Amino acid sequence: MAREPAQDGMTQAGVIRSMKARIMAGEFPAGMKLRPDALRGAYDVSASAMREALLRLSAEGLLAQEEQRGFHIPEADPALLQELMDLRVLIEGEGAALSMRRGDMEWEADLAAAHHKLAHIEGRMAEAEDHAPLVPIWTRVDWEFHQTLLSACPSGALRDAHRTVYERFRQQVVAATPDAGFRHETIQEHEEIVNAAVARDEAALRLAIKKHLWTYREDMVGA
Amino acid sequence: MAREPAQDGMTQAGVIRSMKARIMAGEFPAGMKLRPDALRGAYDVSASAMREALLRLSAEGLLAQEEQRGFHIPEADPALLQELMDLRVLIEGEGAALSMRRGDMEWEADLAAAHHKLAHIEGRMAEAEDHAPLVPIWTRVDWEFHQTLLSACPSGALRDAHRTVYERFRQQVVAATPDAGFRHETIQEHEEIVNAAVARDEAALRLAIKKHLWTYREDMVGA
DNA sequence: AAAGTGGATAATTTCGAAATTGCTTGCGAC
DNA sequence: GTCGCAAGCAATTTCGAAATTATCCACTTT
Repeated sequence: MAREPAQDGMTQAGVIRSMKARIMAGEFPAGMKLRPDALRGAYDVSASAMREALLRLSAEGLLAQEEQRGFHIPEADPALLQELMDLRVLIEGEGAALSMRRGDMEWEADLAAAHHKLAHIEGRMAEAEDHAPLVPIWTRVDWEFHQTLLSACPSGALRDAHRTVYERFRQQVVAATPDAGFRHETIQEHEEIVNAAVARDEAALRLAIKKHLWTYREDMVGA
Repeated sequence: MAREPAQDGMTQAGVIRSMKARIMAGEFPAGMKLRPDALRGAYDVSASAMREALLRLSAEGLLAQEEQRGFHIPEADPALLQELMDLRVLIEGEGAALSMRRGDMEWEADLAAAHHKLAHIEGRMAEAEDHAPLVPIWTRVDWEFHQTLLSACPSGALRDAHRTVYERFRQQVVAATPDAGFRHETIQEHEEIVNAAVARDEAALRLAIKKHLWTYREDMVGA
């Protein structure tokens, strides 16, 4: 007992999770340099441990690391956003289809529950004037919804790939748009995804996912 | 000039590349624990730098890291292999199709060149009694071929995802089978991929890729 | 005799500091 | 007045050691 585990008691995995959530919520502006020595105070860990956490985040593509130039929040890149969008359509469409085939009634119930939470938050956002305080919550709940959509997919590798792409996609959306990309149409799009899923209509499900994600096309990319 | 850069002159990225190649070539048996202190001698770097390299490799899925129990070569897992195979069919099929659409004559030439090298190595392997000494070379050339197949794909995100899946897939194949999964049928399968690509037949290309990768189905998975 | 416990050893992780590298500011030359 | 260069400074990376944790072996107990 020579060392107090600090009052917050954050483990290394906890630091990574927290940082990931903060990045995806858009707490740090695009291009900002993240110095381990400056952030170590927030979690009461050493600069080395903080560096290790940032290193793992950069390996997942959530941070950019330039040799001898530290870590940066990735800049908003419309071309990259569209690439991630297309990739997410490919992977999430396939994963959702596989999940729907294998999903039982409990999966439907989980999906309904996740959608209920999501619809609740989105309803509050639609009414609120300032979306900013709700963005971190919405970001997390939106992820939970899409994760639940693939939760019955038997391939863990596919779910991992989906998580990676989703996180990078979210970071890009947050960097490019205010309100983390929330739109009023989002509410109905999520509903269409749920409806197609419970109806066991694979074509409709893939189309609903495509429509949901493709909305970012007109908004960001001019060409 | 207070410090000699060591006779081998390995940078950190070089250490990662080298380790990646050694893992994918099957130099380390499955389940082997890789200790930074033991491997640091091969590259003349500190244990911390070696640990950082292993950390990045584990973030890509090429190594398994258990909390407080160090790094391990992932065990051969037939279910994981099949998952990675399906995922690779999905991503490589899409990437190759996109690459074929955008690919010009130079892309065809690059593909022909990569296939020429690959066919040469595979011809030598088909004749040789002991495949072991050729495995590291074949592993690299096979990667170059499949990378070239997607080289005209405009999406860097898709190419990155493909690289990640390919590397994990290769590691699993190497762990599960002797000769890193080389079979005599491989030669013809690679040829069919090239033929479909130069013929600009997208359906045939996707089918050829599927057939090429699905061969691992009967071999590894009994169920 | 077998199982559980205690201590000793080895290994992984974490820490603080040194060293290399990139950036900035001031000075000199054209 | 502007461009080029050099020195100082800040920041990132790397290093060796300390500390926490897991593993192994001997010993006691039932």
